Amino acid sequence: MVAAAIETIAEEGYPRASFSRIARRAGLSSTGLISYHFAGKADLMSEVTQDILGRFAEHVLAQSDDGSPAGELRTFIRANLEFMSAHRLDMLALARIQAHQPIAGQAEVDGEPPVTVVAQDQRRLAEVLRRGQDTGQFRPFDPQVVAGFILALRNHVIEQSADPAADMTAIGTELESTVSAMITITGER
Amino acid sequence: MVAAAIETIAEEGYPRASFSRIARRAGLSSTGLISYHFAGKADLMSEVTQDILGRFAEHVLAQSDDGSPAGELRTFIRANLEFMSAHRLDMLALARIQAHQPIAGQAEVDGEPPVTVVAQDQRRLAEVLRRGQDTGQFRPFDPQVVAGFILALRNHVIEQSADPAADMTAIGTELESTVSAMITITGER
Amino acid sequence: MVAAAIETIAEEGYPRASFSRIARRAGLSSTGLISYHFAGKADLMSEVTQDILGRFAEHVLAQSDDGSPAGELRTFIRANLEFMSAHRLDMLALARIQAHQPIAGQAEVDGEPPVTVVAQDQRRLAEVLRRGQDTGQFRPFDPQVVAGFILALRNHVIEQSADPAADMTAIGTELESTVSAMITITGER
Amino acid sequence: MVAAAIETIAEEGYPRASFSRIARRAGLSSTGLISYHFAGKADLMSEVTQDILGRFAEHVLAQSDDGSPAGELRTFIRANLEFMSAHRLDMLALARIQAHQPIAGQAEVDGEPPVTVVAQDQRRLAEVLRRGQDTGQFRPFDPQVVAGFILALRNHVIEQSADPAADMTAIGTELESTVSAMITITGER
DNA sequence: AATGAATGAGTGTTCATTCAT
DNA sequence: AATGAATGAACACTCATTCAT
Repeated sequence: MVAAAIETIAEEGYPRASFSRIARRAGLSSTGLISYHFAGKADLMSEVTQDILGRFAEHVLAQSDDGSPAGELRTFIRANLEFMSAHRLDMLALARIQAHQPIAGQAEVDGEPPVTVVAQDQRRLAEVLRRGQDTGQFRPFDPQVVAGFILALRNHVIEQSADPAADMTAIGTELESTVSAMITITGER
Repeated sequence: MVAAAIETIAEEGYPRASFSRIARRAGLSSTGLISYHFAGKADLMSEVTQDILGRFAEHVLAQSDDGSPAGELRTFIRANLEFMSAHRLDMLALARIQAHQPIAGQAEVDGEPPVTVVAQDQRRLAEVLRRGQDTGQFRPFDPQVVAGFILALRNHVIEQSADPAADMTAIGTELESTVSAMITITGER
Repeated sequence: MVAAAIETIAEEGYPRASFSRIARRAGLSSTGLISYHFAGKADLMSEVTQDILGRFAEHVLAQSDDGSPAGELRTFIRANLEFMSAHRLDMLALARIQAHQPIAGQAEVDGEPPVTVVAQDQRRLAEVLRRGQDTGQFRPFDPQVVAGFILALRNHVIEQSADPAADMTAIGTELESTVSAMITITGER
Repeated sequence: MVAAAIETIAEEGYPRASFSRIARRAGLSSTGLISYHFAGKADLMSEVTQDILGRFAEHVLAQSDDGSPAGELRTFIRANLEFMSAHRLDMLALARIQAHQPIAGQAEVDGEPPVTVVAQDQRRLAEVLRRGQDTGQFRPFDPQVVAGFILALRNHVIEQSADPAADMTAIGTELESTVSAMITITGER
């Protein structure tokens, strides 16, 4: 059911991912079961997010890295790219769910805000960047802001992967070198 | 009416920008009038896009630039940032309309695809980048891909501007230096 | 304006003959004028009916006939067929308006019922048929009922004329001989 | 639901047979369920047509007929009349659906045209007529055209049955003798 | 676990009509 | 006479959700 939701979002787009379309793809003949298992659409999306994120975390944890900020960053990017190529639909669905999350603080009165993966990622990434600045490897910049930039680029690359014609290895390589150029100290400037 | 649409998209998000919500914001008592003036939702969005783009183009044309690729790029970024701070809602609406444009080749049977501003922007930007590489100012990279990256960053910054708490001048400054670092030749690496 | 209504009904069908479509065809840029000149849609249709009927009556009156019931009937059929071929759109529009008239006694509380041309025609035709029976030329039948039949056939022929591929002269000839066979005394039976 | 549609069409007319009115008559509180069960309005109408036609076919098959063209024709007319008196609303609805089917080639882009029962009926009837001519029982005429005439008369009779004041047995009898007179060889002329 | 009927709110769109200009 | 903005009701249709089975 979660899998069907992922497929639907990735292949038909978030706005078209209605319960009926998801049910049809899941081989169900009624949307009733989805409503029975999940508290609502937001809950289903949250579950989908958790599911993808869980598998993503596993993959990232399996990566070795030399512990240096530059290494960690490279590992992060590479893990993203690898997972992306292995689980294109998952990443695409994830990115789209995030992109369509209702604007913060709006229509959210009823309790906990939706899972914002980006915020977590961004905090962790910013921490790595800050360490890289402390060791003098990285040029001076606002770690929070640049972390946001890097994630924006990653999401852009994910979105590109929706187009089957896109040369993902080329784009991936470019992402690596671009991020590297973005943060390392340049000769001139 | 176009103005009401912009406000609605910027403040409530694209998916919530239904004709009824736009009509309410425009002081109309019925959605009928919107359908009367515009051929459909796509047409309204196209009109909104043209409206914002027209004013944006005016602003950009008023910018001076020294003709060098680096100068043109800086001008492009600055014009974006300036217009963004002066017309936050417009830029936000514009970015969201583009982001929610249906995926190419999907449900597009009816003929001409929707106005994709991004594609145009990207082509022009790529051209500037290529010229910068020819003159040896920019490091080697795929101009098309990196142009996409730069626009993704710009859109990310626009999206940030939806949050009233965001320090836009800081983010803007960071955008300029980051883009500069992304493309210029670095000493090491 | 009446002319535009006729064209619209004949070429696009009654259900599509909205004020806006009629206005467009009339070269008007607003439906307002139609509502200004006519008390409502029913009134416009009534006016259209009267217009066509007036011209139709003129044409029929110009026909000579020998005064015998059979002659009058033949004249009626011929006049219909001639007018039909000369004013295809008019006849088509007329038939369609009649066909789409709301069912008698329904939603008509507000006063006079719509002009039912058929009822008038039928009464006059029945009278001719009765006279033919009195003179022994026609076989015995219920004049009212058979008058209805003849008009139904005429309307069917009109409706056929909407199809440009239909061979109207053949159908017209067939109509004449069929009606003749319907009412005259047969040898056997 | 199909039954409610039939009632609505028969009692209020085709143009007034909107989903809401049908739903109201079916005891539903929303039109949603109709859209849930049928792919669209055309589908509902097609379903209604099939439903009535199925029951009609049953009735006709139960009729005995001597195999001669004249016998087949008489059987066809009688079966129509009988079924009509037993299922007045059904026949009325059926006739109206057919009458309001959009004109061929108009707004039909989407592929298969709507179920045109009339066309089938007409072809079968024309075949019977042609056989009658071959055996010398029927007078010479264009079978296709006259088949159209006979169906027009039948539909006219059906339409008459909408008026509760109409004397259907009288009209039915008249229909039989009229059709008989229409096609059989007359002494004079 | 799974179905399918049912609901009510909401979507964009069309329509006849009104009215100030 | 003619326009164009504005209205409110109606239209077919989609959606998430509920509920009895």
